[in-house]
Amino acid sequence: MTDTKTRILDTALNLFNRAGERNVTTNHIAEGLGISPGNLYYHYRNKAAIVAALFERYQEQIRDLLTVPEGPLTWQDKMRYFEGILESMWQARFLHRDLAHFLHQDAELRRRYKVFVQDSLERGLVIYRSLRDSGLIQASDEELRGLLVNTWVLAASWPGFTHGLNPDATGDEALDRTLLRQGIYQIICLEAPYLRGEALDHLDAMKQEFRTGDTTMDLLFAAAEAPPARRA
Amino acid sequence: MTDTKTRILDTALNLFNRAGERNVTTNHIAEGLGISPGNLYYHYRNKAAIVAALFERYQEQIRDLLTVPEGPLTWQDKMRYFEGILESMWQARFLHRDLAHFLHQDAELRRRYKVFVQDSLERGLVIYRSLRDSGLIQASDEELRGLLVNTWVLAASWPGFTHGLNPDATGDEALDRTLLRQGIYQIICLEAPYLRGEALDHLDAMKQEFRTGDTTMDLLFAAAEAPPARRA
DNA sequence: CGATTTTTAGAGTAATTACTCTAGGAGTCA
DNA sequence: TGACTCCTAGAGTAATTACTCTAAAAATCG
Repeated sequence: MTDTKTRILDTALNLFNRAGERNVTTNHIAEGLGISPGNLYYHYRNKAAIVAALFERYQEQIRDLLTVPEGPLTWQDKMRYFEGILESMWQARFLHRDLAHFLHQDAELRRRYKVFVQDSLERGLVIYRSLRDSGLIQASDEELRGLLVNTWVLAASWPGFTHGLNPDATGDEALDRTLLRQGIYQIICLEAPYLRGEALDHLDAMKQEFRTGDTTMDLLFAAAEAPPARRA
Repeated sequence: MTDTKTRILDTALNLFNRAGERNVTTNHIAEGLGISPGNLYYHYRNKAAIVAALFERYQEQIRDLLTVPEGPLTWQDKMRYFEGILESMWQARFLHRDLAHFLHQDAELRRRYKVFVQDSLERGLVIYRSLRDSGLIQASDEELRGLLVNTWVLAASWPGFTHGLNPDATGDEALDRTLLRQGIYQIICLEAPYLRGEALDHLDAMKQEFRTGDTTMDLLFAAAEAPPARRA
């Protein structure tokens, strides 16, 4: 069995994602993994420390994922990396959900987060530039920056957005994956106009791979008109 | 003097935006406009009712702004409308900040919000289609939908994103406007690849109008390299 | 085994906060 | 003026909840 310290984090993460940090008491967490509240406070000085630890964990994951190996990269490869990133963001969705509050409360967290975002955007820029060097993307530096910021905001907000629209099915693993994939699709839409060469050849295939039409888009675009939908 | 009921809403909105709903007690609100807590509860049954009223107000604003007059529309006109929308979203930024929590707590709110988003996206689609009919945009219906969802998520998340990075200057009106304008710029970036004809002619001018380079982008892209920056 | 350190339990506390309740002022209309 | 309704005050309460404290079990080590 893993040590209590990480088990606390795992349980807390689960509960936080499910119900929102605000609605999860330290007693809930303790109860959730069958230990006493006192025990919990032995391992973490307070609730904020738990959040901070989860935050740290999350940042490390993203940092690793944005460290792409040397050498030329296909656009599809890059999208797989992005899938991992969105996956991480999804796993830590409670963080982005209540991010404003955490940042508001803790100046140190704020400082670290700012550095984190800056660092992530820089790493992203490196990746995009390498794609451009390979002729897979055509865009000015300025366009790349705009694109990058939009990608980041979208990726970070997507979990909260979809979960807000569909919070009934909490814990539905299958639906979760669908919404996640639709997030990738939205990012593909962001990049699509800038793709060139081989990347363009694979665009349709990638779109197809990640579009989850019926489930998500119909959730957004009501009954009015679905893409190539049967209409009774 | 306006009536107490709306004064409560105004004060609450201000405090919520400043400190986050979670950190603002009903006593704070009452104190904020110099009335007693009891009085506040005479006008609103509970705190959630205040939030709900603000929510309603916000939705009405957006709905109105997305009701664009008949007849052909220039792209610049449309962007002015978007400016209004982002402005409204900015004014109600606490809502998007804590949206997940509100939706989690209140099933009725959830239902209404879903309808609201769907309705907004449909109205947006109408606008984009009319731009396409005027030859100002070139995109398939599918592309328009992707674009629209991205625009929505970006617009809704932008206030929270920027405020998270820069919460020190709460209430700095000038900075607020700058960040808001940068949000418009990001939306322009989203649409840019699809613009045609006259819209394309005005793209650079519009970009220039809304880009706030030094203030925001440098906040994101650290010192590494700024667009046309002096480098010591 | 004995000693020491790490980990656990769980009852208890202090502080916060959403909300209630009663009583009284202020406007309005006869 | 009197009656009636609308609005306001502000002290008080009940419940929640993050966190503390003491003491004992469990592991570690000589």
